[in-house]
Amino acid sequence: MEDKTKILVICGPTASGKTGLSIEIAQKFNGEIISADSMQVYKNLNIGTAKATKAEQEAVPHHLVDFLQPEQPYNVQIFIDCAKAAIAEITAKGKLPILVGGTGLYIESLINGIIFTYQDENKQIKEQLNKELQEYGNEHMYELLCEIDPQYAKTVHKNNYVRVLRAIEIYRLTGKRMSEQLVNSRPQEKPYNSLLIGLNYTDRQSLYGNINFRVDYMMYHGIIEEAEYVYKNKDAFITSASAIGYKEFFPYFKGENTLEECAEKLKQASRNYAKRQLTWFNRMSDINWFMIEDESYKQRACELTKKFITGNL
RNA sequence: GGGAGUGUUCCCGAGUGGCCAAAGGGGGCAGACUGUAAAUCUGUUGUCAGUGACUUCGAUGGUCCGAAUCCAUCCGCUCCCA
Repeated sequence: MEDKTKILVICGPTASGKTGLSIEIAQKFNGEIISADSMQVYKNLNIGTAKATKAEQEAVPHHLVDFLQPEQPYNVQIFIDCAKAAIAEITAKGKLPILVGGTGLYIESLINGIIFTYQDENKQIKEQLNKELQEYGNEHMYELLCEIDPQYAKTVHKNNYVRVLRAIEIYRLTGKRMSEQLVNSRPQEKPYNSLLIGLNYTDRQSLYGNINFRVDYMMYHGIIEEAEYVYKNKDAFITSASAIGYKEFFPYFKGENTLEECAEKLKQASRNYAKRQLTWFNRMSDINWFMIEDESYKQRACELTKKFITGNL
């Protein structure tokens, strides 16, 4: 009865073991990996983004990893276009597409088939909006939004200027209200038959401990060099300069903080990020969670995957 | 040994007699999220019953109707002179 394309999704907070599990499953079930990650797409940013290693990437084909220059922009729409193409390509080969990542917006948008408003970048409008924000403040911009789209305004906090500005931007650019867009963007049916596997720790402190450990590891494996590279190009690296892992070292390069202080900042930022990721994934009701403290999780995840592939789910 | 400080809730830090369970920040916890999302933002954070009570501002004792705030002693830390 299900003739939709099957995709396996592996999600979870940073440092929860997504990469390891995805490679194991890919090898076992003849799969290829598609990264749902907004930062691993960039070349030369390897350590800080916790990309799969060269060896891992050679063991299993990876898509949407390491294919953009750091100065190139990336966003949900690009991700969806590329991911769709990759899924089709992998499926055509008779292989299993495995979407792996921690960017909640990307994953949810793809599996729900969200249709974003197509529009060309319009720098002038963005700049104009930023100027207005600087000049008149959050409050004023929010009032503008209230005028053009009171319904959407109710769901956004006035301080969340990124969301407020975006909604105004869409309106100025296309004449469409965000509230309409929200309704129209969601198709009746999901485009794929997806199985969602979520990775997490029973004990939050273990997750945080693992994050700290991983940052320490990165410190000895080149994150500082990468950070310096990003620092020197920060004005050109629009998306990538906002990655956690690099901007935390900027104070060090400016001579304002020690390396140790920056590393602590990075750990903290990563922990906070992991929590935000979990908030996102916890809202998605159809995730099959696996707690990684239980050693058998890989085996159980494989069993579930097998059922999914063979249609016994 | 003499002198000057200082000790606040998980942390930093404001508070110098009542409006103080105590500003602000951090952290924790929870949440939001439709094209920069590793971004951006929100709520909450002594305890217990929930418009009230109780315990808390190094310790002990005191002054006062009333103290984190004043006094005494003690303990800890910092700095200066020796």
